[in-house]
Amino acid sequence: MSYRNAFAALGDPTRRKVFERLAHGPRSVGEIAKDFPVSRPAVSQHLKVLKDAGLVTDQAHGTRRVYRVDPSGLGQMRAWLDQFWEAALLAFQAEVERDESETEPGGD
Amino acid sequence: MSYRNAFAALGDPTRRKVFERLAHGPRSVGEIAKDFPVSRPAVSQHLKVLKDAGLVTDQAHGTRRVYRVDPSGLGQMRAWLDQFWEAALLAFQAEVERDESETEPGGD
DNA sequence: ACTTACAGTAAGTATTAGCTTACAGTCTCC
DNA sequence: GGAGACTGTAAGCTAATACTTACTGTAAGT
Repeated sequence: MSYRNAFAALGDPTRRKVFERLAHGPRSVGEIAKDFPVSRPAVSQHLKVLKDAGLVTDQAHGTRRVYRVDPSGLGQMRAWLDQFWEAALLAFQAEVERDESETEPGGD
Repeated sequence: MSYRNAFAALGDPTRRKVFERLAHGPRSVGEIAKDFPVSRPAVSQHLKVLKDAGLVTDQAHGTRRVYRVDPSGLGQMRAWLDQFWEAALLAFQAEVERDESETEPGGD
């Protein structure tokens, strides 16, 4: 639904690796499961979490279900990060300036 | 130690709010705890996780311990996101081109 | 030195979450 | 329409985790 679930979704190592695999191209559930040490249902559950977080989309091809990365989910995370990246830099800058005005009250 | 822990750290709602609060300026543990519905030790534990993830740093001022955002942690997350943002766009583009070559094999 | 304030740690608990196996459902091919 | 392939869901178990209270430790003020 938003970046909130996205962070939690990518917090799990296995789930993040599944996502990274999908970032290189769409794949079916079975194909992904073959490359991981967990069972196929586990992969299916991970994909559900990623889907709910807006990070992937699925499309049915016969009985196969192909998953691919949803760029919009990544975009929301980037927006959040940029927002607090700016805030952090501003806070850091303001802090430095405050320190300078304290150590050099009159400019010397 | 890297972006890996950072995603998990920001996955928890309370911990993410603590981080967001710090992004607006450095604060002590007690000051943060006053603004949250959880106990002070809980905030302290959250700050430890954020610190281990490289998202915040701490500095002692007397008995008070002031926490502030560590931009390098955010930077690593941004790098990871940008990397897979590019990969996702490339995969998406390659997919579109493949679709076009299938629907229009001879170029019309 | 004693008291007070501030913060980290330990121990314990309850909820969450990731994993498994078993089952149900859908599409294709014969 | 029956068999096989592919996937989602349910139920259950175990491990992780977020929270609490109690305590330990350190620095400042009197």
